[in-house]
Amino acid sequence: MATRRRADDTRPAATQPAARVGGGLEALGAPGVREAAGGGPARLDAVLRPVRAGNGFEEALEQILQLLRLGLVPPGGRLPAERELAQQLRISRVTLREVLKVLQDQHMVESRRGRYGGTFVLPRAFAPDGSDELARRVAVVDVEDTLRFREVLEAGAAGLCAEGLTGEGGGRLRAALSATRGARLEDYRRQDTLLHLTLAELSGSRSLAAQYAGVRATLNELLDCIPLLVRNLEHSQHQHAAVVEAVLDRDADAAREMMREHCGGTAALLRGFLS
Amino acid sequence: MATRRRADDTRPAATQPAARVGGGLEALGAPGVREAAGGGPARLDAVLRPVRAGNGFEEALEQILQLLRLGLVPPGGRLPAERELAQQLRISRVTLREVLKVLQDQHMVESRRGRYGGTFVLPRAFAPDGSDELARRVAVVDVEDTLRFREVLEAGAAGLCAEGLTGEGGGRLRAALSATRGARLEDYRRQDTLLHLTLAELSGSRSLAAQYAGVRATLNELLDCIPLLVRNLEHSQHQHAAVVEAVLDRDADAAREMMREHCGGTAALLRGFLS
DNA sequence: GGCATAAGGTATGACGGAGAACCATTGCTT
DNA sequence: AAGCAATGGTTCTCCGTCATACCTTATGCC
Repeated sequence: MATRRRADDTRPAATQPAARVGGGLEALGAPGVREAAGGGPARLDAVLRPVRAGNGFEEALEQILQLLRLGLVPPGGRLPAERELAQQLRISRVTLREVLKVLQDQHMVESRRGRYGGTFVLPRAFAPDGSDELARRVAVVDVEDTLRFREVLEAGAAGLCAEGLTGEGGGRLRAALSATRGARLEDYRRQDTLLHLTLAELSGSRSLAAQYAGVRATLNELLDCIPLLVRNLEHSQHQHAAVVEAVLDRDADAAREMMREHCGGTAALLRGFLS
Repeated sequence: MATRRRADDTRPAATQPAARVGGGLEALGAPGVREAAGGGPARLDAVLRPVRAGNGFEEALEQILQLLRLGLVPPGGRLPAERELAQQLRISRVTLREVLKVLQDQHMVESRRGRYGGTFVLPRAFAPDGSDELARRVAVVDVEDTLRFREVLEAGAAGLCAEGLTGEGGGRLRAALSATRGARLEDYRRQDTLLHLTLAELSGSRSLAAQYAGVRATLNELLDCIPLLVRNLEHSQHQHAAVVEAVLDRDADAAREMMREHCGGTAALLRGFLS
């Protein structure tokens, strides 16, 4: 009785260790199962991803980190009030405060009480430049996935943007472009990000904009580990101008093409630092 | 004391009704806040989406519905065992069973006990054809977003696919294409979906594949409400062949272009039924 | 026929997180 | 100087969910 390992519940992973990610569902072909029509080669993995990436705390942390990494709230800027932020993220204020506590401990934000108080972003003590840090992050992030997905989203956004540009959109785009020109070196990444986010937003697809925000945050995390060369920056600026020009000209094909080239540059740079 | 409405907690929405979606964050410009650098026009909405779309139950339900809508588990097919499925979705078996209970009540799946038992997909009692149903779904789904995002993902996938195609990939693609040719009318949508999913998967970006799966599930939900015309189907088939051919030829530009055209067709069809 | 096995069905205790109410602090307005 | 309002800080309770264990049913194999 004691030695017998019962076919216990809720942990088949113990008996079939690596069956989850790579293998999946061979049992679908078990005898007695009528396989109607075709039996597709497509895997279920794409859909059967975890409903929640972690606990609510971790997901919220990740999302607020995105906010900071994208520079949507600049150093010195204020995050939304706790009550509002909690509501937007659909988490309780208690949980949110645990997240903010972590960020405070990391000296990334600072809280001030009283009216017109709030949670303020501190001038980045984060972003520790260094290639060992890059290696650490590459271990977590699927770089190829990030780069490819980014290119698809950016090119698509540029194309859509060119097709359905409004007058107001054109104005915002021009403003964002000129902001990158006037940016000091330490603020360049932020302005660059904002320009691209503007493009994504003007694509007219909320899903696209949201996905781009996510992938760009990941990208920034990687880019923060490599030096910002003035040479690259100038090249980048020319490409930005060309993309915006194509969009304003309603030339979708050119916009997509230019954007792909632009993304290819960043991708090559990053891949260079990885090899 | 009794009449005084205290500035209560956790529901600022009551005092500022519509401030969440449209407005957001004007308070960022409040006095006393030093706005470093630029003050971007970009909104925080893209990042500050809910950490969880609903409770775990709802999200899991949505995900399993995706599985069915994509036809990844065909009618008559078996879902993964409860223990396994729960683990993949990272929810408890109890919660998962609540989800399955709902699907059983809707006569979408059926559970059988005993060895080689499981949860089986019933031949669609769902997909209630009819334009009033379409109207109901359009009220929930942002159709423009879906169509645009889809086009971007599909075109991007086709391009990436053409650039980095392996021999095995080519084989899978050819197989998926020929499966659409041999499909009976009631199975066509499923084979069509599988072909596109294969392309997305072969793009080499897991994120892209996952996002496509989601958007395609939404799209299928809409398409199930409109009739499947043989005329459109034949046209579709020619385009499929052209896309696959371009991919096999490693002609990324042509693949993207053809795919955009293909998506444009579906989009026009759907928009037609909506106007 | 009997047993092992794999699947669904059921019950329970513990815990994380949501929601609500309250307190404490600050600065603007009067 | 007083009051108000908006913010962060704290505490409480309750519900959903998880983990675990066990029961029941059906099938294949010996």
